[in-house]
Amino acid sequence: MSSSSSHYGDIDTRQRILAEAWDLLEEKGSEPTLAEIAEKADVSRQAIYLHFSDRSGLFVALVDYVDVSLGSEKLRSYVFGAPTGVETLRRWVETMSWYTRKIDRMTQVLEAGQYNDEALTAGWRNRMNRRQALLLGVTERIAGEGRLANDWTPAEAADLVYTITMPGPWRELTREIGWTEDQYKERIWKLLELSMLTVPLQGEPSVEIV
Amino acid sequence: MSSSSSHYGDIDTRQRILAEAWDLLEEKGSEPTLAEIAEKADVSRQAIYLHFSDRSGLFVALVDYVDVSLGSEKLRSYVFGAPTGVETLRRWVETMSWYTRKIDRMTQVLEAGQYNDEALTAGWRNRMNRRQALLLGVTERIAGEGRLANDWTPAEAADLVYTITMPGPWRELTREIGWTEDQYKERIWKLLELSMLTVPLQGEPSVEIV
DNA sequence: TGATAGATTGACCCTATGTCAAGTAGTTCT
DNA sequence: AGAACTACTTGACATAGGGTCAATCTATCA
Repeated sequence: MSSSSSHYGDIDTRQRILAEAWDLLEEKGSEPTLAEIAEKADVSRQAIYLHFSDRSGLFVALVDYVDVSLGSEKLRSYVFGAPTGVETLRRWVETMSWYTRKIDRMTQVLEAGQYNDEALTAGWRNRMNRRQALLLGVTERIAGEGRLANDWTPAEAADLVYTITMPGPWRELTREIGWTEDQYKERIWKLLELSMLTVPLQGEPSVEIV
Repeated sequence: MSSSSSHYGDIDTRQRILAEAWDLLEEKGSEPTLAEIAEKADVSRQAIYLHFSDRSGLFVALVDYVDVSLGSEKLRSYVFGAPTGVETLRRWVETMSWYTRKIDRMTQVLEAGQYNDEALTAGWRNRMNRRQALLLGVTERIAGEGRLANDWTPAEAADLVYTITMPGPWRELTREIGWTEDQYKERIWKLLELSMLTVPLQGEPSVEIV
């Protein structure tokens, strides 16, 4: 071990722990232990407790870290910068497909931990609630454009879109059943289109892939 | 229980362990330990190992136990005894809604454990694969009746129905978002109907969805 | 020079799973 | 009756991992 021949002042230890934790999570088949994370981040196990309250705290922090790392802000502006509500929805499905893959393993840990861990549950739910709120905005916009099938209220539609595009279904369809990412995007979009959207009014061109 | 309060010869210990394990799982907020299960079943902790290979083995066995307890055989014949494929699908949604609630907590444990436990994964996947196969039969039947929208192959439709009616989405919609069980049934059915089924030939002229 | 913040080291406790060996109590076989 | 067998108990032990504590080290800053 280098045993701190040079110090790590330039890279914040906390960040390094998070980075390596994520790395381990993505590469390993199972949940990494604190000892493993510490070793990979080249710190002592105890150092983790200097930066996070406990194991859950680390994983909760990981959620935000990953969001930033993956540039979720940019993704968000791509999705919500769409010219129409319908196109926003399409981009949502498209983007979720990619994003969910990137964070799949982390997601599994958080979902699994939910059962016995309050802090983890809170962190996860917080994230998901934001997502849900965003989607309500989308379906309301679609409704405003007169494109929401009148079988649904915006809230109902948002709930369904939210649920269907969650990590669970994504994992099932792609990882277990074997759909490709493209198939996932196409078919989920088709499902939503057929069930929730009306045919555009005359003059308005149908939404085509840009 | 027929008499004999002295010893437990009449009730199979294995069954009792499973019964109490399920009971604990449903009533407790968190995953019960082996010690808790043993105590509630009135056996020593070690006795569990006489009946199950290990912790995972117990939970895998629990899946079958619960199926039998809930009369899943009867449910199955209700669902698949439907006169048409479309009605089979409707009954599927209806039944899953009820059944999933009954086994919700157990499901959570199995899903959570999947991440680090092979045996648990195998047990769960085995169960889910059977479900998937059943659904393929249903969508094929629907296709045979000419009621499957030609946007979908029976396999694609089955995959989607399977995924949407899995425990994850059910839990999200009812437990977290707050849909009632009836709302769940209605709306999921509506979603599937609008996206996958054609209007029956006999009677009204079909409204083409372009 | 000394104070301080960030880490380290190593010992320790706790919980829970899993394993082992020896013992006990009913049942059945002969 | 006695032997053998089955099901279970008791208690000890090993191991893993999370979480805590106290003492120490070291770079940097004033």
